[in-house]
Amino acid sequence: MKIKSQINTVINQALLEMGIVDYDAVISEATRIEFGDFQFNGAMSLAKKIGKKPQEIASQIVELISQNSIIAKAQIAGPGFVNIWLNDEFVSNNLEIMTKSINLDIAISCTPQTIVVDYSGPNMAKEMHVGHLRSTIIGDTLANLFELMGDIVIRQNHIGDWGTGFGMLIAYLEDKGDESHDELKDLENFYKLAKAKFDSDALFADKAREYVVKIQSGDEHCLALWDKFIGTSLSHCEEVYEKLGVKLTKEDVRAESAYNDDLPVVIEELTSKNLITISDGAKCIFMPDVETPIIVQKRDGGYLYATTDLAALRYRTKSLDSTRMCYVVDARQGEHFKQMFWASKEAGFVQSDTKLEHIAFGTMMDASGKPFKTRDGGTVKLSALLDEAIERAKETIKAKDGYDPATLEHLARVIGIGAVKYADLSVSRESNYIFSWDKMLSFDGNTALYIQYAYARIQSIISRFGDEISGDIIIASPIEHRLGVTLLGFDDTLTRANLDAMPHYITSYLYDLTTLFMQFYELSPILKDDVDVATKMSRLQLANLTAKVIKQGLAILGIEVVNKI
RNA sequence: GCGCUAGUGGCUCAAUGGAUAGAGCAUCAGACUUCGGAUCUGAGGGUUAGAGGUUCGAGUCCUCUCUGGCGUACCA
Repeated sequence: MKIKSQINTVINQALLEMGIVDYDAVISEATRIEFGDFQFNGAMSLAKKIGKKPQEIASQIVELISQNSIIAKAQIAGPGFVNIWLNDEFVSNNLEIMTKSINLDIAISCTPQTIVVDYSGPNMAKEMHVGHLRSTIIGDTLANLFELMGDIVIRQNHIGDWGTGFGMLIAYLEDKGDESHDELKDLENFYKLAKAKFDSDALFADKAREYVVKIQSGDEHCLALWDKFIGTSLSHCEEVYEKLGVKLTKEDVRAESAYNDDLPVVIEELTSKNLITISDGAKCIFMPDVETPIIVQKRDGGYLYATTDLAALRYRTKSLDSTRMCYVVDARQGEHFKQMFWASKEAGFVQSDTKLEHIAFGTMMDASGKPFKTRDGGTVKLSALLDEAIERAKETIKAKDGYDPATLEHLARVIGIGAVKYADLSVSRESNYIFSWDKMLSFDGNTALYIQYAYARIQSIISRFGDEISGDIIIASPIEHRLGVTLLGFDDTLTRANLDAMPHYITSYLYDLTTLFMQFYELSPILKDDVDVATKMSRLQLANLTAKVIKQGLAILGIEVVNKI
């Protein structure tokens, strides 16, 4: 349920009665609790438009909306703010609807779009490293979110499986024959060995160069080697996805090489649209006011990643029928996407009203504020990072002991992976963020563990109660009112997160919700003997609904919950 | 050089052009015969890098300055 739009409707109705048309009211959450649940700030801007004093407009609005049954109280404040308190009964009724709904009363889009989410995109020549973390989990979150809200989501893993490096790798693969099986287990090392041979052995280097050409011209032997290599590398990625709990599968892979046949067509179409300029022998697209062009074909006739990206934009429109495309890629490629999106529209590869979004994100830093590296300056393997997270989570919870090994393992995985993901998703994606084990695995503050713990506490209460939860929700105190209104705001939060593609709106919400629940829990005993049945049931309902929202909210982020920590 | 981006308490981060800029960590002070205290309550701590401007109203928009990060044509 979109609670804000319900209130907006009430305000708009009032404005209409005042003779104000073509103005769309937008309320916001009250900035302070003493200002109520929501506030409408539009009276000030309306003042100029219709030539009345803001206070006068505000007081008229207050008078009109006060009569509405969903409003408990409306007040004018300051220069013309309208502060709004919701009726407790309205809140409880809607909470009950939410409780009974199969999907927490989240409004499903009645005009679903087909959204492509392009994320993860590892290079097959190397093992996934920490640099792939953000794209993978932000992208997966957005895909989950869009899906939940009723859109048709097509996940696209645009893996790098084409390029000069592969000649060297498959030549080395062939060289090693049967031994290669073991060496491929450590892809990073395999690359290093191949590179070492390439640098030291001239004959091998020639063969590597020859093999690049051979794969590209469709040589069967080389393609078979290449296939084997890509298959192995991809299965490494799948292990990481599995460990990380993201939903990417083989089905979502559409590799760079899949566009090979389209590349000449792309050049042809660009040419026919007069978008190509030859510069220094290369085919370029110059965007107005941008100094450096996109190069789509090299002097030697070779294509580049920009060509493939354009082919992908074209494919996603023509074959996938997508009208919104989200590219979850490092912020440093901002300029590239700006040009790419412009060119694809100019060329007619995508429709003019297609939403093309570069979901940019910043870099992961270590405690000293430098890009995250190993002690000797190398890249940190993603798989190793996740293993460490699980290990550290185990240490954190071991103190309380009493777990059998299997439970401990499962818990550590849920908590460790959850901590890594939450830490990443809870900061505004566009800024760089400092990676800190201690902070992310803390029970205190805005962490996954704090929220997971609250969830476990609720489950503990529910199981202790041990009976069917039924009866009405009765809002009986200010804290219950705030908790209720916050629960009702779930859908609005998701809508906003969807619109701006901002996962941290969801984490902020969940943290606020959890904090409110903890306060409620302190103030409102549930299972104590002196609590009457109706109150007990109402509070159990609130607790249960809070748990459901937490579980669903975390699920969007790809984070699991457990019943006991 | 040009372009992009950021600068918010000691630290890590929020803030949809709206009221007295909010959280957490850390610090200090409280609350336990615990419905799971791995919790909760409270306090101190800010000229939002600086200077102008737009606006009824600016951390947010515009201009300039300072400082940092990044990108700058045949790699992806």
